[in-house]
Amino acid sequence: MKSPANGAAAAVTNGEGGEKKSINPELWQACAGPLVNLPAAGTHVVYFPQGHSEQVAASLKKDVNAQVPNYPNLPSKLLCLLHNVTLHADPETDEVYAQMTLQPVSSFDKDALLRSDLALKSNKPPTEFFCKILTASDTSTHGGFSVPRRAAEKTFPPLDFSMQPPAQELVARDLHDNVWNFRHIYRGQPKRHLLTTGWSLFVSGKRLFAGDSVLFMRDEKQQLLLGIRRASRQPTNLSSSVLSSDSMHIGILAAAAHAAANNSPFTVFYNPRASPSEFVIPLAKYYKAVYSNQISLGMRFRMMFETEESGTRRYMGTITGISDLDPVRWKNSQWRNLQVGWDESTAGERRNRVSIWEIEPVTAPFFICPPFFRSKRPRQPGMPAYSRGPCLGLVMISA
Amino acid sequence: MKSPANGAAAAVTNGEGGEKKSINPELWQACAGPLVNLPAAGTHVVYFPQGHSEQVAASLKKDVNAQVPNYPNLPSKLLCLLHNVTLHADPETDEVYAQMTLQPVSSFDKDALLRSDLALKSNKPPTEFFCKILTASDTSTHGGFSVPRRAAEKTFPPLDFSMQPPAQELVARDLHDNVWNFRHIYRGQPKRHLLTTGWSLFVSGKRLFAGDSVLFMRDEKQQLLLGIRRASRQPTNLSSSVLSSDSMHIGILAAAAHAAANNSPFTVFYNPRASPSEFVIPLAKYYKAVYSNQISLGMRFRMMFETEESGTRRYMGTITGISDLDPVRWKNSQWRNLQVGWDESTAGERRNRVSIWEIEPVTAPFFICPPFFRSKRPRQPGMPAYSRGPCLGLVMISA
DNA sequence: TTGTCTCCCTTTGGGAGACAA
DNA sequence: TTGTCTCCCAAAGGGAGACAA
Repeated sequence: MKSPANGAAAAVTNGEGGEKKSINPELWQACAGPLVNLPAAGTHVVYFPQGHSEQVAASLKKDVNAQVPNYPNLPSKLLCLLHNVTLHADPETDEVYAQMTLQPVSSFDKDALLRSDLALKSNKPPTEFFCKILTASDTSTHGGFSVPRRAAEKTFPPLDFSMQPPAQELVARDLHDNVWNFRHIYRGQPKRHLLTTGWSLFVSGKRLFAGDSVLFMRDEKQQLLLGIRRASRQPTNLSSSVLSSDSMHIGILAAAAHAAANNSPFTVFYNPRASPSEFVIPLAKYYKAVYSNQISLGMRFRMMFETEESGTRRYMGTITGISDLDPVRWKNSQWRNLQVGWDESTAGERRNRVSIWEIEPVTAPFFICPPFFRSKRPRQPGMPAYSRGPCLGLVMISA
Repeated sequence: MKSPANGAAAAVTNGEGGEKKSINPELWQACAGPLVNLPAAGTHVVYFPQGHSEQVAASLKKDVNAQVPNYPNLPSKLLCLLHNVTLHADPETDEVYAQMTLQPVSSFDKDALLRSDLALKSNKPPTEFFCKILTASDTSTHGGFSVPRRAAEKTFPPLDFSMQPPAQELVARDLHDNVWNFRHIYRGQPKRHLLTTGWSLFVSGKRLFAGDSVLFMRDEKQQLLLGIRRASRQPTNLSSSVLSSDSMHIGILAAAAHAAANNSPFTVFYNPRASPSEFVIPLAKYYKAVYSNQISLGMRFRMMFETEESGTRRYMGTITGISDLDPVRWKNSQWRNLQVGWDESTAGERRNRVSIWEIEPVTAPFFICPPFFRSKRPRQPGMPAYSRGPCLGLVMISA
């Protein structure tokens, strides 16, 4: 679990929304979940239009139409310089997302790879927080929020237990810097921590239901922050009335193709909780995965998943096939080209296709300093930008 | 004021949203407003990507970025066959919109023009309805809705005045076919029509506020229908977290350009209450305007506007200039290329640019059967599709 | 004719401990 | 340790005529 604090140093939501307030990066990260790992501004990334398109399809609950044209000049991945990352939250739903400005570049050097690698390694440990899935009682109109004991003791300011009953007013800020006041009281038989006055306003204001999660943390000034995470709900059908989904998919491809043709910047939104996979990958992460991992059928691997209450755990799996996810549109793409099976058949909703940078092979444990930093392949003159290098599909030039 | 009943005969919302219910076309029209006039499916239209882009900009409250590339092969207007029109309403906000499937065609014949003209003339008179702007009392938590006397007598089933007080249960359906129940009672001193029980559920369910409008009508089976129209509210900032506005604008242009290049169908959404102007114009309306109206500086004209409470009135104006709205992107476009001044300076929020088909010149009153049906200009061989004809910019071939 | 106010009484729902999982 | 229930009482709000614009 990584903090975006360095990845999005200028984490101010002055993007399209024109918001004024800055988003707290630790709170954003906590809401986004432990698997989300934003690349750092100023580093190189690999952008997968196919994954981007997939996210939009997931957001709209609508598959890509066969009508959407191919962009034959748009490769399945673009090496880009990530100029800018800003953190946002939907003002209506509090859904977190990031806006990234990418500029296609035709090659990278050793220094770019080192910087990307350094950025990955220099991520701060995540800020501590507690996250509770709301119960029916928490969201009912009768009474407040039952605070897990350890959470209250760890995260809330200590109560004055000489009072009878011990109680205090809490002030917490959400992602939009809105202030929420709660009465925190320690009472009942047996004793427990509760949030009473102010809680129901919060629940109705955020339209929370049992199954959604609320999370509290303290920032460096010891101020309380709170965020929400909605239970992944059934087809909300976001079907936009602004643009047809075809036009959206065309827009993604055309914007990327235009940027690639002109080496001009373009903007994407990454929506961690809508999409099955990240589609903007730090260069070092991509490079290591492609270079280090000798993929073969039957290979065993581990992969991280998010648990309830914002934890992580690894599941074991086996590679059962290597093939194009979309052999028509995206031939020879590395986007989720590995077919996999999972050891535990429980909860069979794990994905049956993954990308190589998502997994940790268990057969190759000693790649602490893999040999890829020695690779110096000069850019071949006359080679068109984005043509595939022999192994990587990306052109590295010596510094 | 025209009804979309013939324009959208198959007015079923089975579009992207995947809704099942059919939208009542009369109710949709009443919600859309008296100026909205959908072209009929199966007829020819002129599509203006510039106007489409403008609507998206208005929806997003975001101007087109200079980064958006030009599509040099995309003309400022496309002659299209309108395959399909379906009516929709946003499930969250009840905002009405229409989905149209357009297919670029390279020319039209006399018959197409006649069919378009016939469809314009064969529109049914609009269904009667009443529309009231909600007062503070109507939307307060204390008490119900005060029904204007004439409206209640015209639209609601008659009360049994032998009851004391006279009262009945009303059942009304909204655009989504949801049922709303109201107690309709005639009481108070002096006597008046009121909706009591059920009203506040409707107000909170639709999130209505003073200034929004509610409208009631009866369908051909005498069933009550009700719709809403929201007051044009301040910057709602719909800034999507799915696609950057640049990508959206590129998507519009790329989709239209792709369709034009392949003569393949594409889909647009028309959002009558978001956009300042219609961007899909019935061929006959366009043709008549361009042929009949000799535009000159200083020319006087009238133009229809919508009043409060869903009426119409004409304002007089003068043409003060003829110039490109966007001389860089859309050179020689007819989209809002007329600069105008208005006789009444009151409420100066009238637009200072209009398109020729929006106005009625007052200097040429006798164009009942204009001479354009005699024009038979054979399509010139070797002329690329969409090239501008000498006068019209559209190629007509003899039947 | 109809918008707002105020009064009256029902309904809703915060806030407490009891109790059980 | 914490989720649900029920009880109690305060606050919210629907439904009526009064009154005035």
